[in-house]
Amino acid sequence: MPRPRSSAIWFTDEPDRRPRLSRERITRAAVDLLDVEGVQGLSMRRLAARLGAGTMSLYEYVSSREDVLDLATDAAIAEIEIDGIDGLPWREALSRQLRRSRQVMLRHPWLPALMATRPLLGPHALARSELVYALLHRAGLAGPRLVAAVGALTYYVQGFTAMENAWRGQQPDPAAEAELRRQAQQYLDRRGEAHPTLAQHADLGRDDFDASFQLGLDVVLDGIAAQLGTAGPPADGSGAEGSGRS
Amino acid sequence: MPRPRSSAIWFTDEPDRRPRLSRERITRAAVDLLDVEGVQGLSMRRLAARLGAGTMSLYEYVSSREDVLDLATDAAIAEIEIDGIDGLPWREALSRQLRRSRQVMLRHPWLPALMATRPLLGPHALARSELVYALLHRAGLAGPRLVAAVGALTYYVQGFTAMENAWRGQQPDPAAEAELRRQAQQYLDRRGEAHPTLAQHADLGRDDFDASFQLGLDVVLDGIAAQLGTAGPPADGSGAEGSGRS
DNA sequence: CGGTTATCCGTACAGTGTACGGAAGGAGTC
DNA sequence: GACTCCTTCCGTACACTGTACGGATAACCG
Repeated sequence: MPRPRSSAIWFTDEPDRRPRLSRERITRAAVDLLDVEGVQGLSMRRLAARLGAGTMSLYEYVSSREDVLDLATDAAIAEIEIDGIDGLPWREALSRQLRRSRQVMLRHPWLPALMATRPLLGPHALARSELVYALLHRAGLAGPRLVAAVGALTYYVQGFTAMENAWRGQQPDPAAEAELRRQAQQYLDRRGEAHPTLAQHADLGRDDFDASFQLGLDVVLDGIAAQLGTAGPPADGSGAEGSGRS
Repeated sequence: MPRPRSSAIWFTDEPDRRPRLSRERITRAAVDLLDVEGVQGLSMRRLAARLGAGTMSLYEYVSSREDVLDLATDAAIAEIEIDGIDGLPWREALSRQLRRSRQVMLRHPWLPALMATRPLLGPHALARSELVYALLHRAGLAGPRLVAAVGALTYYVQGFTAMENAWRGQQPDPAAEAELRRQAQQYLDRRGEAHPTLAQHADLGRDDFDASFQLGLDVVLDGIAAQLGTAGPPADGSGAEGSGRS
């Protein structure tokens, strides 16, 4: 049933300007929808409904669902603040910056998984990369060693936060979430003979994610500091066992 | 059309024993299917077809598609060898072990993304965790610092390999893959003014993933070595800015 | 006025996960 | 042998998915 398009326009004041949709509007709606429903819950139909548009209208601005996910990813990354760390020594600056990254990834729990599974070439992602690259370059790293250090930091933040979100899971209730972790801990203890070290030191009940995050981050930062102290690569000692394809 | 169930059994020799399906058979088929079609390509219908069974028969052994993915994840993890690193010093042992992990994650490109997005509590995953925990515990770490070190290593391996697989992408052809990277590099250079450090040091054309992986791994291992040298935590210097929920 | 182009979107198709309920046959009990 | 119960198998159905195709409308340009 096509609605009557041009009836009684004199009743409405300036009802619809020409382009109702846009890449930006779609992106914003996608981020909102992802926050509420998760990656599985973002469908083109729901997204269009949220914008008051027909489903296929989206495809005027967006080439596929994957495209929407790319846009939403870069838009969420844009929320990571990048100012206010100018005067700090490199270690403090990185610590601050990566804590900011984690905060945004907690606000958008779908983000780390998407970041880990696609090349990040959006403008905001590149700007955040540039910041970390520049900080470490000024600290004294360059070339492949610089790239390696950035990778170690980036993957740590993404991995930690992805796992944090996985544990928080679909449970928005912190009590239910704690209960789930308690059960997992019990399961771990029950099978404790098979993995004693794990059972003894891993503490799933602990929910001080902030401190845990910082502890692991300090490991990587210590590694970078060590690299800054040495000129050449550390004594390697063994070649790659069964190297990659080709 | 229900097939005639008991006609002419005397023609067939022992045609079908009772339980044709099993959790193990489903798991093996799922891994095979994931290798060929990826996570998107694994559907319950295709999986059942590959096993010569009806779709709904799977649900006798498996509670959902998510369950299948959990099973496949642990089964793939089981392919990571864990022997033969007994006598080695901790650093060599970890290097070897994590290179093995990467090799398996390259053989099963879907694996790192699944590992990053779910708690890994399967028996084989726990056994691999125990190995890393035990190595670092013997090296001198314990408690939260041990957990943090394991996290830094694990997330690095997962993140690096996920990104490596993302770049390799759907392109099985290494030439097409190199071409894609070359285009991305050009794009990066074109926008080079916005991120000079990135443009100058990141080298997408480089495809020596083995060496790059090792370089980043050495950063994290250096960090662990540094932690082993100190008793207390390194001077922190700044509290968490805007701590997590609750 | 006619033609082009941009925007919107209804319909259709092939495919998805899984709830439900039924059928077949083995096992146990009288 | 007859009865019941339980395990295994799975056909059907439903609500939902991404998106190809082509038609409708209207703004803009000559």
